[in-house]
Amino acid sequence: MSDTKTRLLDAAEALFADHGIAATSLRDITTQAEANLAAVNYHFGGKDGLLTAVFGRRLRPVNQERLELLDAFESAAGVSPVPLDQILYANLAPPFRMLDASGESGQRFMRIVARINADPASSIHQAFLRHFDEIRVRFLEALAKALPELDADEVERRFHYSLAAMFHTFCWGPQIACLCAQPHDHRERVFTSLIEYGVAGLRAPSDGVDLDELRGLERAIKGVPA
Amino acid sequence: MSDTKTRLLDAAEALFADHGIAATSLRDITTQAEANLAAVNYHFGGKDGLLTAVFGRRLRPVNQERLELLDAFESAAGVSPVPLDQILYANLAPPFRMLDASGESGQRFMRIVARINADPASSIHQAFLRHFDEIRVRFLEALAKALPELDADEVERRFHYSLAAMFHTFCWGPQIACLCAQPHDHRERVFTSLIEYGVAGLRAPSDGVDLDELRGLERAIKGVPA
DNA sequence: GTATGATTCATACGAACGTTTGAATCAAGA
DNA sequence: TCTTGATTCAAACGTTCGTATGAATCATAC
Repeated sequence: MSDTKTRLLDAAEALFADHGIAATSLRDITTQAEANLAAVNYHFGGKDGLLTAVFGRRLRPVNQERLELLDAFESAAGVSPVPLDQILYANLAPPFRMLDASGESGQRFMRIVARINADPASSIHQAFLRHFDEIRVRFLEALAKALPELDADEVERRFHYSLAAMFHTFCWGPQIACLCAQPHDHRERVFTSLIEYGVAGLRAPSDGVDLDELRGLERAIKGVPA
Repeated sequence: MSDTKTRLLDAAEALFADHGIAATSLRDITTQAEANLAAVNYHFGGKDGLLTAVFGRRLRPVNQERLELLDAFESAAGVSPVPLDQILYANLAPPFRMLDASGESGQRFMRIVARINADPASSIHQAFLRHFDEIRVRFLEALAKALPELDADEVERRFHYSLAAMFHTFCWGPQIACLCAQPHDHRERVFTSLIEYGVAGLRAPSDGVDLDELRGLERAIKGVPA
């Protein structure tokens, strides 16, 4: 049997992912971990401390690997910009690798991350965001260099879109067949799909859509109903 | 002063959006609405009923408008597929129009939707999803017709990616400058950006990325560190 | 063996929650 | 004016929550 601390982290990870954070009580966690109720306060100082530890445990190595990958691609590219598919790969490969390594628990973890990401009012949201400070800066720099024709705001928007697709996939994957990361070859398909979609979206022509034209079309169609 | 029922809906909408659903108590809501605590149970049967009413009130007209727009574009296109930008426009214009019409409260509402969407364990998640049953089917059909070279799974994946970008934008918009829907001309930019990114992503070549090549590159770089 | 610091335990506390109740109040038709 | 049904109200209920406490237990070094 493993450490009490580890058992608590594992139980919390599973329950937070399956039932949500607010809906999971310390009693649920300690029961599943076969630990005493007070153990959470003893080891982590409280529920927030436990949650912080839950995502810190996995997020730290994943994000470090992201930065190392980006470093490697950048030094390989020299003065030229890193290709978009490599940038996205550096962002996506580490979490996917964690899915391979950690099995179901890794999958659960990604659902927690997606959950916290979508809930900016959560008490530990600030601590969560701090894990991504360096990531955001570094990846935005790389993207801006690879997409010199876009202004900074548009780069950031499109970066957020690609993050959104990733979070959405990890959050919904277990419930939506086409996004599911099981079995393994299907996971490869999803991984590839995310990069393909992201690369194409990132380098979309920035004058490709005329909103007024679409609105005019809408008015024309609706004005003359069949 | 408006109806008690309406005041409760407005207060709940604001508080759910700002502080999260689980973190908002009925006492918070009834205090802000200047109503009695028991009024929630009297009018809505409970907290879940109130939440259901909150998103039903706005989601119904928005989703109906989506379907009407798609209907219009489809009958205008005749037998040919509806262009991708029109499909995305039909999906995005109604919520953006609601932002224009309802001001800040509309913005808040979209944050609730994004919140519920990211929390599949929520008690009212089933009722929430039912609002999108018809939407999902109809838009998937239209997309599959416009993207005949893609298999059904890939179409659905990419549809989800475009939804993810939308939800992410509505959820984070108020906090991230580049995604913010204020002021109005900036909102137009975000709207356009979502369509541009989505169109490009949807029609990405499905063999544009070679995962093994990227992995090989990673190994090569890492194997020979500078 | 015993002293010591770390950990686990049963138990309790106070607060906040959603819900319920039954009386009070209001609005409107007979 | 009286009646009736809808609505509002203050108050309370039982539950569950996160946290705190102090004794019991364990591991380990002397």
